[in-house]
This record gives sequence, C-alpha cells and structure tokens, in this order.
Amino acid sequence: MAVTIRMIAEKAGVSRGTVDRALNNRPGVNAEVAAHVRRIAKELNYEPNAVAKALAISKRKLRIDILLNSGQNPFFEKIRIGIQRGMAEIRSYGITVETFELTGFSVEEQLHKIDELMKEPPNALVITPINDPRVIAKLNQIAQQDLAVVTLNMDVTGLSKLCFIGCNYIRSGQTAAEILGQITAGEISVGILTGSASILGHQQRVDGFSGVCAQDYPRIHVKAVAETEDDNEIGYRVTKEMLCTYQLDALYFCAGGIDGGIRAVKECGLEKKIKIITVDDTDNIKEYIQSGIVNATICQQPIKQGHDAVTITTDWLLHGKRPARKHLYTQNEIKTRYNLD
Amino acid sequence: MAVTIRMIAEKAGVSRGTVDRALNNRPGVNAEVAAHVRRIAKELNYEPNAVAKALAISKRKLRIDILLNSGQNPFFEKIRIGIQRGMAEIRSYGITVETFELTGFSVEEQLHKIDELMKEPPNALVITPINDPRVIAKLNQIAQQDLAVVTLNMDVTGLSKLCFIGCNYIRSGQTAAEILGQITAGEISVGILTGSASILGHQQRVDGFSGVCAQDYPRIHVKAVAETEDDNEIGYRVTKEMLCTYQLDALYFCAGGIDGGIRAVKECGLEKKIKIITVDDTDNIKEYIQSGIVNATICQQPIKQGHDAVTITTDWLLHGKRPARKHLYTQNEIKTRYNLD
DNA sequence: CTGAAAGCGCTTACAG
DNA sequence: CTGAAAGCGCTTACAG
Repeated sequence: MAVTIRMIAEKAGVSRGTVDRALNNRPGVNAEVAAHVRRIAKELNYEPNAVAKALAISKRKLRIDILLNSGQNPFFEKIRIGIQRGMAEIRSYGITVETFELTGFSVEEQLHKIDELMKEPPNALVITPINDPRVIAKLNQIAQQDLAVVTLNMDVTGLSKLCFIGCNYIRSGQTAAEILGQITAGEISVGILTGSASILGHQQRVDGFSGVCAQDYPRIHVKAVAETEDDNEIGYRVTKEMLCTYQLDALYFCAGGIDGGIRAVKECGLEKKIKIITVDDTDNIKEYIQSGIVNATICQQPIKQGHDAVTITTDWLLHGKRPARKHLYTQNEIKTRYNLD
Repeated sequence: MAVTIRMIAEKAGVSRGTVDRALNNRPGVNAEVAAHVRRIAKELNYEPNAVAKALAISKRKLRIDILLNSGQNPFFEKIRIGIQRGMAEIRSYGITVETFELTGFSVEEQLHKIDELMKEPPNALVITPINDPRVIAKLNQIAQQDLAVVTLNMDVTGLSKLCFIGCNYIRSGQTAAEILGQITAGEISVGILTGSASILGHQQRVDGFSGVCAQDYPRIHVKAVAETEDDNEIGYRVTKEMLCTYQLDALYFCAGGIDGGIRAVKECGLEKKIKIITVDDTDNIKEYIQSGIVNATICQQPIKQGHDAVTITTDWLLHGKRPARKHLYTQNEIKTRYNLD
C-alpha cells in the first residue's frame, strides 16, 4: 500500500494542504512544522504519486516552446516525428507544445525569434542553439527567469541548461573511422566532407574521425577536408573538386549536402569503387546503402531525440525531476543494408 | 480546451456515469442511449484523459507477472534493468509487477511454473516462451481468460498474444553477415557457433547469416555450424574442435557460450588473426571488442525490451491500447569500439 | 437501465 | 501560518 499525503498529514497532525506546502517547499509554512512533516515523509518513505500530481497540475496550463533550425533539412523530419510521439504521450497533462522552425543558421534570425517568443514566455524552451556568444548570452539570461532551457541536437558550451539531448558527435566521428578502418586494408587516402567548421557538432565529428585515424589506423590518411554548408549544390562542387584533386579511396560525409556529394561521386564513375561512410538515414541515404554506394551510415536516433525532448522537459515541469545526466547522448547506430529499418 | 466526459454528458442530457459506461462498452446501458452518447463523443472528437483514467483505475489493483528463462545468462541483466525502469515509470498506476526467473529451458519446468502462477491469475503475463507445442497450448488456453500474454525476447508461432517484443533474429543474422562481408575480402571460411537448433531465434540468426552469405557474399563459405547449448564449457569444446578441424578465417557467435568459445580461440593462438562477430554486449564482450579480439557485435536493445514489456502491457491494461504492430522489433545495433556505451 | 455521490491522490484559492 | 473545501477527469458501488 503506497504512502499518501493523507497518511503523512494524519501522522503529523496537520492538514493535507500543509503537507503539500512543506514537501514542495512552497512559501508560508512554519519552518519547524515543515521540518517535522518532511521527516515523517522520509520515515514513511513517501513517494509522490505522479499521476495524481499531473492531474492536479493540469490546471496550470504550462507551455513548452520548441525552436528548431530545421530548414529544408530532411533529417529533421524524424525529430519532428519524435516530437509528435512525445506530444501524444503527454496529451493528458494539459501542457501546450508549440514548434517553430527557422531555415539556415542566421544568428540574427534566431535571436529575433527568441525575443518574439519571450513576449509571452513559455515555461520551457527547447532549442537547437547556434554556437554564438550572443545566442548563449540571451539564453542564459532567459534561463534565469524560472524557465527551463533544453538544447536539442545541437549544443553550445557555457549555457546554463536543464540538459542537452542529442548525438555524441565525437563518438560519431570515431565510430565512422573505426568502421572505415575495419572495411579497408593497407594505406588509403580519405576525404572528409563536413558542413561547417563553425558548427560544433560537425567539427567534433571531423576531430573524432581524424583522431581515430591517427591513433588506431595510421595507414588511413586524411587528405582533405571541405565544407558543404549543408547544401547539395556546394556539396556537389567541393566533392567533385576533391575527387579531381586527390586520388581518394574513401569519403566520409559527416553533415548535410550528401546528395550533392554522391552525385559528384557518380559523375566521376567512382561509386562502389571508393568506400563511403555517411551520417543519418534519410530516404536517399537508405537508397545509397541498398544499392551499395554507401557502405555504412552512422545514425543518432533522431526520433528518440525529439521524443525525449518533450518527455524530459515535461518531467521537469511537472515533477521537478532533473534528467540523470546533463548530456543525454543517443546511441550512435551503425547501419548497413540489413539493419536499416 | 480538451473535451471531457462532463461536456459529453451535458450535450447528451445524461449523467457522466452513463457516458462512461457507453464509451467503455460496459454492460447495462440502453443501446440507443449508448449510440447517442458515442455519436456525440465522436462529433466532439473526444479523447479520454489518460491521466485521470489511470488515477481512477488505480483502485483496481492490477497485476502483471513476468516469467523469464533468464537463468545464469548475463544478457538478461539488461532486460531486468529495463523492467526496473518500466516499473519506475508506472509506479503511480497502482499496478503490481512480479518477476519470476527460471534457469534453463525445461518445458516441464515452464509449464509447471505457469500453472503455479495461474492459481492466482494476474491480469497480464509477460513470458519468454519455450518453443514447444505444450507451452503454446497452455498459453493459448490462458489467453482465452481475459488475460493478456506478451512474449518477450523469445517468440513462438501460433500463439494468440498481445504482441512480441524483441529482436528480429533473421535481420540480426543478416546484419552479422553483411558486416563480415564488408570487413573481409576474397574467399573465406567461417564457422557458426549457435546455441540450440531448437531455439527459434538462434536458428533464425543462423538462417539469416547463411542466407546473406549465399546471396550477397558467395565468397564466404559457411564450413560448420555447432551448438553450444548456451554453455561456456560446451562452447569451449565445440569451438576448439571446429578450429582444429577446419582452417577458418572467421567465426560468428550467435548465442550464449561465447566466453568459452573465445577461450578456445585464444588457446589456438588465433585471436586477432580471425575475424569474429558476436551478439549482445555483456561486459566480457565489451572487453573483447576493446582489445580487438571481437570485431563487432550485433546488439538488440535489451533494456528497451524490458522497459517496453512493462509499459506496453500497462497501456493495454489501463487504456485497452493495442501496440502498433504484433511484432515490436528492437533495433539491431552494430557495435564496435567507439559506440559501445 | 440511470443518476447522484464518493473516491483515486494531489494542488490551490479562500477564509481565518 | 494553517485548515476546510473544491477541483483536476475519470470510475464505480449504491440506490432507485
């Protein structure tokens, strides 16, 4: 039989209201009474009933805003699906979830949108933050105001947040290098196609990849690194240029613009001749894997990311429950032909 | 503003009790009244509030029994962790979860334990069923009695169940073959160490693996298949015998007894000389990967399996919600050195 | 067959 | 600072 607030009230000789105030550190309780109540709760091993709490709190009308720099990026479709699932799961909690999407990585635009949202501030903000001092400063200022900030998929340092939910990018790059190491032999040359050196996660993948090559597979030589700006046209151009300049045995695509890059590979007649490792598993990448053009892709559980962003934020708002760790990394999943779905 | 039972009652001109009875198909409602209520609920797009429902139902004292053939198998430790997490998540629902564990795969023992549990029948039974006609018959008989049966980690055919939660074993075997194909070149010989031909999942892994070798990698020749009975001593013996009999370039361990098998590999001085693919990521296997003895291991999200077994069964008991599919397959995760955790 | 009322375990204006 | 009471949205004996 679970312990309830009523039992504590009886044992402490106070009303249930007072127990509630004491246990939730609400103001206006005599300090001694509060201590007494808390001691009894501890003695009885009291665990609040989350369901009852949620039902009672549903009157509060809490709101979560989600701000994504998702643009045209097909990868974000899965994050959206995860968010939808999370929303379905918390439907009965009376929490409103609103999603806003920006295209590109303009600092100005993100700052402006944040300001706009803050005109009627939500209770929590989930965001894919751009790694810029002004953004960080603004978010820190917001985080002061009794408003939880959660970073999703992209992280920044120096931000006082509830948590980050997303990929361990260093590990992602390391895993890509390990796979490339295992599927090759002898001295080989590899080129890296990243998105932008100014995006933390992209750079971490490059670093992780290069690090493992240097340390575990010195026979793998990173000959070139180019930026696609997450764009297929640019991806096409820089990949083509790279393939024309160097004699490469492998490519590592660690950001967007992959479709453009693959087009370049095909034009050079190199498909299935060079090894290719990518990230994520959008529909196009699945096809490249099925047709043997891409050897493996390192995925990051985007659905889980979207889902957890909603449920973990909800747990904080409803129960004041902090996530187990500050950085909630999703699994880096290596996918090949038969474990794609 | 979400639609509530009260609004429906007002609009239909009946009491909330009657609405509840009508919407939940409880007996003792005039058919016409019920139809009327249901039509209004549909019009208003009514979605029951799961939290309120859970709180009200917590009086019912539901029980879930979990029967595992986990024995000494270290793999099941993670399933247990998942079950614990699921239990923590549903703590407030007033549902009792009791776990029972058997060692080995004795049909008699499993039948006997089921009978014992049925003396005081739970509302749902989660089980790792042995693939035997008598077990299936008994479970089917139970499933008649308004009691949900969920198969966990092991599945059987011809059973009327709520769902199966676990690995897609065919895909697991296929994935192992694909990886082996990618990390090797030229004609190679491989030996398979399975658990038991009579355990469906083990056989499916062997079939999936052999199928991909035959179809996609005809240069990979499966020279031998031996059974470890999930036992390290037997695993050691049959692996040693296999290595002495054939000149092998690779081994695929697709069930228990791996530690014994690896011991044999070491004794033959073949570690790091032959490629090795395993399943799951118990602590020992993690070490083999770190030290480069095992190239990759195909995992099956055991924590998720345990967790989902609890939460999905709960969703059924509380809300009558059926899982999206009859077979809820977890992801086959390829793990190597840098994506182990 | 139907309704009024109590209850699930919390939270929170309101009165004192 | 504290308590009594109403409320969150369902479910369910009980009376009729």
